[in-house]
Amino acid sequence: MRPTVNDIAREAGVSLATVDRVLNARPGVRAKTIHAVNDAIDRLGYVRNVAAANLARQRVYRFLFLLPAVQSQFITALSAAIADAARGPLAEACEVIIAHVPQRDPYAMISVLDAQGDLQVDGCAIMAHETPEVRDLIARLKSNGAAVVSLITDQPQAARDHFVGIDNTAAGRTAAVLLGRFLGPRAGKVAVVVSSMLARDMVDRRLGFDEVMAERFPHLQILPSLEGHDDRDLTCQITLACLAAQGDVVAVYVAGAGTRGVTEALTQVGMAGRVVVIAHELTQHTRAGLENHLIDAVIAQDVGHLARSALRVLRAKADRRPIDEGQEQIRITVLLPENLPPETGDAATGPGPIRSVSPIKQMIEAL
Amino acid sequence: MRPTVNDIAREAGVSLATVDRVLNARPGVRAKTIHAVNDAIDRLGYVRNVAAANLARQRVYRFLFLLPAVQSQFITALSAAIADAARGPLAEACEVIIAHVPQRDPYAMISVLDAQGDLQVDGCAIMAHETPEVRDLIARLKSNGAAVVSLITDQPQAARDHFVGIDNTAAGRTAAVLLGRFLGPRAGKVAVVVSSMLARDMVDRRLGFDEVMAERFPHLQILPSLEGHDDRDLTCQITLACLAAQGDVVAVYVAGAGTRGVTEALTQVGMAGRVVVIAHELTQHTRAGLENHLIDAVIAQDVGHLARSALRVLRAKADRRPIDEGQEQIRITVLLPENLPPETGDAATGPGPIRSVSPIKQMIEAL
DNA sequence: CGCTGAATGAGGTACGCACCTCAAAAACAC
DNA sequence: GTGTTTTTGAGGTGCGTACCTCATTCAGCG
Repeated sequence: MRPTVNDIAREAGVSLATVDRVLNARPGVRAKTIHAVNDAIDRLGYVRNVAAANLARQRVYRFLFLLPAVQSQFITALSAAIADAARGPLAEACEVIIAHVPQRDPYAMISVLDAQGDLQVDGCAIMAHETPEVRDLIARLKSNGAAVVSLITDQPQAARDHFVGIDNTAAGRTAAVLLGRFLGPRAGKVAVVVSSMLARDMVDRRLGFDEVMAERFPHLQILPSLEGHDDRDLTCQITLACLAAQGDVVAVYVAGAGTRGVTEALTQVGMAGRVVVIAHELTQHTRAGLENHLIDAVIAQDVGHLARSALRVLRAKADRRPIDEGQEQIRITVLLPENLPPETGDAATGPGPIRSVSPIKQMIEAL
Repeated sequence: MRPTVNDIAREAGVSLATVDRVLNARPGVRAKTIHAVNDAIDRLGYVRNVAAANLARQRVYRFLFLLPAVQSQFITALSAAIADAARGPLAEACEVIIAHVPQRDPYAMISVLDAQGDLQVDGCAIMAHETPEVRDLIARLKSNGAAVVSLITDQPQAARDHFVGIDNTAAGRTAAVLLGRFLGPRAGKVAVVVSSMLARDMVDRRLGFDEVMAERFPHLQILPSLEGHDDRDLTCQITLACLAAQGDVVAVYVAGAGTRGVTEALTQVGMAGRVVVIAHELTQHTRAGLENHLIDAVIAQDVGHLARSALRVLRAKADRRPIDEGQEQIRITVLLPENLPPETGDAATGPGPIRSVSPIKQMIEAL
């Protein structure tokens, strides 16, 4: 049987109240006594029964998810995955709020937080560009005692507690190998399309991509990044412009959203299927692209994993518990036409209209 | 706030004791009353607080993991991952027993189960070849009320509740695409090395592999499977024999354990690095193989995910709760020299000596 | 030495549920 | 109707922890 607080009290020769004070870091205990209690804890190998603790504590954690208000199947799927996870056992005693905030407006995010009033949040997951405003926001959250994780795209300069997302450098490297090896001996130019170079994940993917291309495929010339800003039409236009300006594009790496814009452009100039295309994220569109051989490979991250990981990490940080690094390592999946999982129907279906005006809040009651 | 048993009692117009009888399927309640209580449950959307229930019940789940007693880094890593998960929060109130049983001895497994005496297990995860003995064992476990999941390699003919593992057909297909595309236009023969065709995962991988090879790479001739039986020397020998007999082997797909035997054979005949090699599972050896470019790609499954998934599923089945299909979908990772994760040091290190004599039992006390 | 504030002990209540007992009520059989 | 069985109610206890109050003890101080 696992030792209980009572065992600790007996072992340490103190009362239950003192053990409780030590365990919950309450004041009014001499350093010497704290030490004695901790010794007893170590000796008996006591671990707090989290279930009983939460039962007694009746605590509800308030977690806020800040996502960009972007018209994208991926964000829609992510949003759904978070809502899903918020209904699962991981969100026991958690209230999860999902807010979509406009990307360009640096103050939208702040107003969302203000709208939460003094109902402090216990944790916040932020997916946003790396800007000074976001950095300040994170600092403010931290100083209010909230746990903060960056989601999908990191905020390495900010004081976030953790990054929930894939290793984007590795993803870029993977894209490079696949692209290079799929091309074989064929030489030419490679276009790279990103969302925005303000996004850390884009920067990292590009870095990883360039590294491997330089090392292993020097016969390919990598063009400067095209920034599509998550806009389909804009992405299509700049891709067309690039294809027109550059003579000999043999491959495209779509590191960010806007795959539709790219395939549209390729189709328009009759190059679809004739150049190697590597894209990111499994959506209705990339799935179709793989099936029609417009896209050669997709590097995907599982939104379900991301959502659950964010929740687990926020929860652990809020409890000041360590996290299981192994479990929180989000893996990437290489999808090819030949290994596409069957369509599940629930995730990323529909064109993904975001039901938000400006900052809206969706309350998802934890069941 | 979530409704409690008291709310149900009030809503249904019965006493707490009656609600309790209904909830825990105790006898002595009229069908009509049961119906009334269930109605109230539905109306209020009551869900049992499992944590509180287990706390009150003082229940400990006994889960048994049956793994093959095979000298393999993968099995060692898997074993460690299970032990690890058994120490984590997922194994709250769980006692996990890991037993390594000899693969060829059909009765070893039964004797392990008998050794558990009448200390019934609540669930069992089995990794074993698909034999009549295993099928019978699963049936026996099921009839004793235990939840049963097949691990890594499925038992589709048996009455297992769930399969915890990757989609091996998709894995085989992925291997085929990578192998085919990495070879480019080069024609020749492709050797396939498996552990044993008694293992369902091997059969599935082979099927998926053959499908894609036939569809997309008809210029490559696929040789019959070589069965290495998880033995390094044997695998080396049969690979050498195959290379000698066949003139023009341009690639090898190592679908099962024994990658070391294969690379040894290739090195001996001076073909290492000159043929495309696709292998499975990230171990010390395959990692080195990737780094030295003896292996072109590794298709890996995360043992941590497998262990946690098995635990979650066993737990859910024991509680007769539904499982989150999305979460239990084990993904495969495509590893290339360029995207190898940094060595963690804890998993799959050392040559992996199994400390078991014949069926041994490792008790891992759930903390 | 006594005083004071800090440290500690004793004990209680609550969380949501399982499981128990005993008595009361209802349903049923004859 | 009586007797018998079945169903139900009321109430309690405990699981391991959090958090509260109030009394008591202790250490440090002048």
